[in-house]
Amino acid sequence: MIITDIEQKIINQLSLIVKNNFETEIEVELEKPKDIKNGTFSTNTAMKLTKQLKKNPREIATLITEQFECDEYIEKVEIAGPGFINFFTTTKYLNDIVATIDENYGQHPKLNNGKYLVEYVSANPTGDLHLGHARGGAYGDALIRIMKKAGYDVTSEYYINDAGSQMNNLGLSVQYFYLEKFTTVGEFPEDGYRGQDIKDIAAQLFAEFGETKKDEPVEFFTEYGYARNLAEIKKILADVNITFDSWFSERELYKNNEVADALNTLNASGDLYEEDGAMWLRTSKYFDEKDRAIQKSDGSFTYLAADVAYHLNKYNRGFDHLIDIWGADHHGYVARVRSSIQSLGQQPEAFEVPLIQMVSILNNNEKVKMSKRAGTSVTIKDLLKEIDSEALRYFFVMRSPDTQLDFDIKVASEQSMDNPMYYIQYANARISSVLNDCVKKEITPGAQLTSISELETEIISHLSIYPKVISEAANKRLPHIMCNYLYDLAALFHRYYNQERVFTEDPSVAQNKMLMYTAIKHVLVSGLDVIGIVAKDEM
RNA sequence: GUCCUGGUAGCUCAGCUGGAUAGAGCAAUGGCCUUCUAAGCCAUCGGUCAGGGGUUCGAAUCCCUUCCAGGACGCCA
Repeated sequence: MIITDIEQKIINQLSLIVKNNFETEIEVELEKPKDIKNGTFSTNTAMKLTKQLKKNPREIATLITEQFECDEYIEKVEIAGPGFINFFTTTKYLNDIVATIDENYGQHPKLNNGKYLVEYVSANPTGDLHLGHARGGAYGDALIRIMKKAGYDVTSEYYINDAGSQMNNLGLSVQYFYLEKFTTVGEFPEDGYRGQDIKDIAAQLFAEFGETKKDEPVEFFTEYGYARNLAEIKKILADVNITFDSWFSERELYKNNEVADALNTLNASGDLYEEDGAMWLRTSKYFDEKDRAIQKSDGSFTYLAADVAYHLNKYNRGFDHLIDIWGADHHGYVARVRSSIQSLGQQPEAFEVPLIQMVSILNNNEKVKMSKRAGTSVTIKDLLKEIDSEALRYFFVMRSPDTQLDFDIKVASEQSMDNPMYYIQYANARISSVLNDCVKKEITPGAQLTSISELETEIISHLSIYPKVISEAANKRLPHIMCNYLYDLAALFHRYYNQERVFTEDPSVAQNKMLMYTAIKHVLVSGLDVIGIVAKDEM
């Protein structure tokens, strides 16, 4: 029997009791108490009825419990505290859960709720990825994995902004540093990039071609820098185990005339108008505070125009739900894009934008100003010299995206061993070690648990909510919930490991423990995988 | 000025679609390795959940308000 069925059965029975006795219907909520002493399940139904019935909650609870019929899964029912009704489960229930857990445990069936496209990172190819991108990347990749586990149909995409004026600035910057190597150069370009990554490109160019490219137009340097940056971005993302199903180039939109087509679509909706020689989109009609320019008076398109075309392209590719993961500094942009989606005739609710709050960098307790132009950004590449990529990943996923967090490079590298990821990995390594010993000692797992301690009850109860945690993290778009869950599971295991030995004089103990350890391991491996981390059998 | 996100232990943060005694890590203190990995376990210390008001059986959680911090408000991308 599936866990949720058991819960549904309890809910149904309670609803019926309430209906029969009090001639009213309320939504019965069944939750898992924080403290296992309060049972496996608990309901606040009696308390919710107090006002309506004008009766003491414990009195109502008594009436309900008297009529509640236990079955093979529910052993006893108790009233506690202000009027909670607590349900205690049988050993059969616990055994059934353990038996359910295999390597596919937690994988939900297909939801059939449409196709999702998650777009994230999408950093301009004008330099290396920095710390902010690491957070967005870790969040996005974990979210996609969790959503897939929860049964969503998800595709990931990286949008390459390779068509705007920033590309020209990149070319000018590379050209400047290249020429600087062997000749005198004028002023540094106004909006140029001064980062080490750009200087490296120029150096590489010089090493490859010497002075022979000195008369090349800016475009040559733009393309050279673009190719190198994109390759570097892909490489760094691969280093932190982030891959994309597709890479979408902004240039393609222009090449295929999609920007002009998108404007026509907008025009058909009647939300476009001309003023001061420019073309405007009536975004204020929907979610925005004022209208936005979409085509400049010189005839060129604004960034919004390309973005409208891009989102229209996503819909045309058959995606029903668009999730754009942006940095919090782009929040002002959400309203206009959502408005444009409404103008395009799409559902604005199907456009979600999780905002990732900013990461401030501290070095030894001092704030470091990050600027891509000034070249003072902390790149992921730099960071990986100090911190293991999986620890870095975990560090970012474990925090709610709503928290603006401080990242102290010094503290992070000094204390990287304190990263909770190692704590979880360690639990898995201990399990692997014990299971190996079982094989060596030729112990085979029992058919079922012959005795169950209180701690084991608590662990099994925790294991039982894993599928729900997946759904919750996916539906709320909050992968850090999974980190908290795994940490708690690892903590339970470490306590268990210290408290109850596997190899004792009684061979049945090891047989029981093998069942428990295997079940815990399945969830640890699956849970780590879901946040993009490979579980290791040794540390 | 308008909008977004925060404010919980000395520090970094969970908990927030209202529930039982507000949790963890780090830091501090004291225990636990002749036996399955001490990257671990156990215990102690540490709180006006920013302030005030409201809603109700019940508020860290919801509403109003004040204060503090960060961010956004271009015919840039």
